[in-house]
Amino acid sequence: MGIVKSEQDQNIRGVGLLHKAFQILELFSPEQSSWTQVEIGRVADLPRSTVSRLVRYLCARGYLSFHERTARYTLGFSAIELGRRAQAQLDLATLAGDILEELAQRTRETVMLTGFNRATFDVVCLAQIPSQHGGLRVYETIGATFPLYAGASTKPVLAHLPDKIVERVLNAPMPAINPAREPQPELLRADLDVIRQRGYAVSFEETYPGVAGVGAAFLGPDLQPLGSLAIAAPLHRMSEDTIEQLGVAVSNAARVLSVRLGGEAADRVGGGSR
Amino acid sequence: MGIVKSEQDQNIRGVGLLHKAFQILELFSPEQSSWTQVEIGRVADLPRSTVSRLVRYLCARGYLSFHERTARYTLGFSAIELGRRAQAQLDLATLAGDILEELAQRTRETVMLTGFNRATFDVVCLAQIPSQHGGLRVYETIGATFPLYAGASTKPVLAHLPDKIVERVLNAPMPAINPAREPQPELLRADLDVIRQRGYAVSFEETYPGVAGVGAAFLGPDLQPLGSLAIAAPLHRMSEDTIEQLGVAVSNAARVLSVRLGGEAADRVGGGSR
DNA sequence: ACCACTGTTTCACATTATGAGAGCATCAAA
DNA sequence: TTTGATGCTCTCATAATGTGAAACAGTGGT
Repeated sequence: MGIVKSEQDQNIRGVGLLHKAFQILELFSPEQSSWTQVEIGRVADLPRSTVSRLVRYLCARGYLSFHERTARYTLGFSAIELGRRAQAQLDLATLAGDILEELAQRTRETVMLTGFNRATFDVVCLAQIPSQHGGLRVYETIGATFPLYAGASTKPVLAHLPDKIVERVLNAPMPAINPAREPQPELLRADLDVIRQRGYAVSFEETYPGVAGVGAAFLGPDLQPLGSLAIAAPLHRMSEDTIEQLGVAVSNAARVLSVRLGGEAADRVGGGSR
Repeated sequence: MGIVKSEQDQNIRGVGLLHKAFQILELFSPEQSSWTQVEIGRVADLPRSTVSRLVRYLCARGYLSFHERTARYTLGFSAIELGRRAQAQLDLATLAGDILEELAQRTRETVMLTGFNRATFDVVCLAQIPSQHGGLRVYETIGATFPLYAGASTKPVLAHLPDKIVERVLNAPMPAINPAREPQPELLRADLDVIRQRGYAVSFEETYPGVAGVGAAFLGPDLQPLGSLAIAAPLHRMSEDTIEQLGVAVSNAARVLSVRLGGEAADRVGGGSR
């Protein structure tokens, strides 16, 4: 569900079938989580017999699952298993573990680690430590995705991507995540400059009503953004002062992580590296 | 990573390429989480050029990810995303939510919901509520898998599968999960009878050292096992009495869930339905 | 300079996937 | 019962699609 058409839709040849299969798997979204073969065929523009073959195979392997009662398909257990294996072998999560924990302890708010998915052009929640506060606390599921143009965890990533990509994102349609906050391309462009200078991003209710956040990107040795660290909390706990404190904290933490990932080059982070 | 060769390795034709792709994705296990193309080709018995094409495509879509530093591939972010989507659309988890919570509240131990993956022939952890106890508590990740022959969450599922499948599982190699507890086919066979009569399974350290558990299967309208509910706790909190209490609690909960899933037929559960 | 290790590209070939269409269930309404 | 929806599967002539040996191209170690 990338916003920008996955790079240039890579012309790797000799994988037509594969492409169809993943096209099908990626239809199963929160918006529509169950499909019939015919529906799939219609939307993916594939003949029924082809869909039948693919779907049957995916079922046999457990990536899809068929429900007799409703005569519809959903994602299957094997997809969950695959996700778990992917999570488990993330060196990123283990590399960042202590940084995340220290951040959580110091700030007592929900902190999270995200990764930038270059294939889909969105940002994935990889790890999270929920707030220690009673009452309201922000919570996000591992594997949840956010588009690049909204939220404290994604804007810093966007800010460190090359200009032409930024433009592509800004010119693509940007559906609001929190319906009350329509993204504004011009404001966002200005915001990105601020983020690059200050080293962290601030979001007010861009993703969820009543939630504010700060976030900073961490970069690889080539200075490309790999993901972000972010802190989220209910609005009422986010005074201007707190935000600045938290902002400095995340951006420092992100810098530490960059260094840990990248070696030498990464200390050039704060500045407008683009 | 099923134990029994996935049913009869379904002869669905016209999906050769797909098969190769998933064969590759499923190489990435906890045991070996990073691979080179050549290694993949060797193990999966595929020519280098084919592997190259497939791997490149999987990378482009984010299901694999290439690490420059090490020149190796791991599972990518898109796999995590897929898993999350699969989790989110599980009607099972929402259907069982309140049952699980009530069980957790009453027992104050870790309770979990698992699903039986008919494709891989293992049991997947779908949801979990950790114990309220301080000190030692059992924890399991969502998406974790267990083989059918060991553990309180899997044995009850096996117990409700048709005899010929049970035999196939018992005759296949059964690597120990907890190295200290070699599975014994004869003991297990006897255990399955007990489980069918009593309605719940008991496990002592079959999966983790120091952990005991009880579990019961829930069935669909066709009386096929769909998964299980289980309770796990440190050994020292598991006296004989407690085990019986917990066992009755899970098996009741499982029966409620069966009814909720299946309608009328499901009240025939406790007895030896095979 | 060499070897061992990565991954990529090519291109003649036939295996492999294609997809329209017929077929077969099941369900609901007529 | 018939008709007309829905759902999924199968067949088979066709050629497009994927194949894979081999040559090429980087990189790092000795």
